[in-house]
Amino acid sequence: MAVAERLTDAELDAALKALASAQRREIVRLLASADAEADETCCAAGEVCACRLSERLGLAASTISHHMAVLRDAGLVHARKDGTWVYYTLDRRRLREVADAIADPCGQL
Amino acid sequence: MAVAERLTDAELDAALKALASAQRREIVRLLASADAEADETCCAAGEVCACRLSERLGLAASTISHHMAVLRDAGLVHARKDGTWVYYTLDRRRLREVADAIADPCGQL
DNA sequence: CATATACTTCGATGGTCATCGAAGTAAAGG
DNA sequence: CCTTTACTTCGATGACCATCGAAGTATATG
Repeated sequence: MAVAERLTDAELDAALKALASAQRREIVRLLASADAEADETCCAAGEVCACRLSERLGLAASTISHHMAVLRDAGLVHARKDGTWVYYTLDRRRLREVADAIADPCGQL
Repeated sequence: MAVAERLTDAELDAALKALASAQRREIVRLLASADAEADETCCAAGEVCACRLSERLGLAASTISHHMAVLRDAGLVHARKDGTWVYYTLDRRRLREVADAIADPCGQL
């Protein structure tokens, strides 16, 4: 395994707080499954637009916007703006760094 | 890698909520480092008693008791009672299952 | 320009959480 | 038995969080 980046304690804290929510984990799951195939209607492979997340989770657009800001601030997702749309992608490397920190608490957790 | 146990969504939720706290992560870290060597004063290898945690974190005994209940309910630690003392140990397997769930969001997260 | 769409920011509300001290339980020892 | 020690449970308090609708911003388009 390659040498992984070490997360700071603040980064780890933000990531775990972000993932400690069923709604945000559902968002991460949607982004992860979008990774495999392009969305037939609007998105490139690995990308999901905010309106689709809103529709899938049954939450108000403003609520989704809040959740995406939390995930973005935690470095777990990245946003790309194109016109009026915003497309989100999962940062799998960051996700793995968080997993590594949990599996090896002495080193990092 | 051996086939890991799959966590239920509720188990994962409890574990991530438990780890989304700097105080509880500090507790996990202390348990993990106790794993290596026996505590010179009172504890067997891998075990830490509640009073020591209280002292290390500077929190009231009742607060530690609360945090340990959260970690125990999440399956991340186990308690062994001996007389008036309670000794805690880390469940590294559960910790790894949580890490695996994060690293592979499609499968589990 | 006027309007529509996609998203963000703001303010309010209700819910959950961390913490404490006080009171309760339980085990060990004089 | 009474006391001490270690821990848990309870009730209160203040802090933070999720959610909404309303208002704001920005971009595309008639």
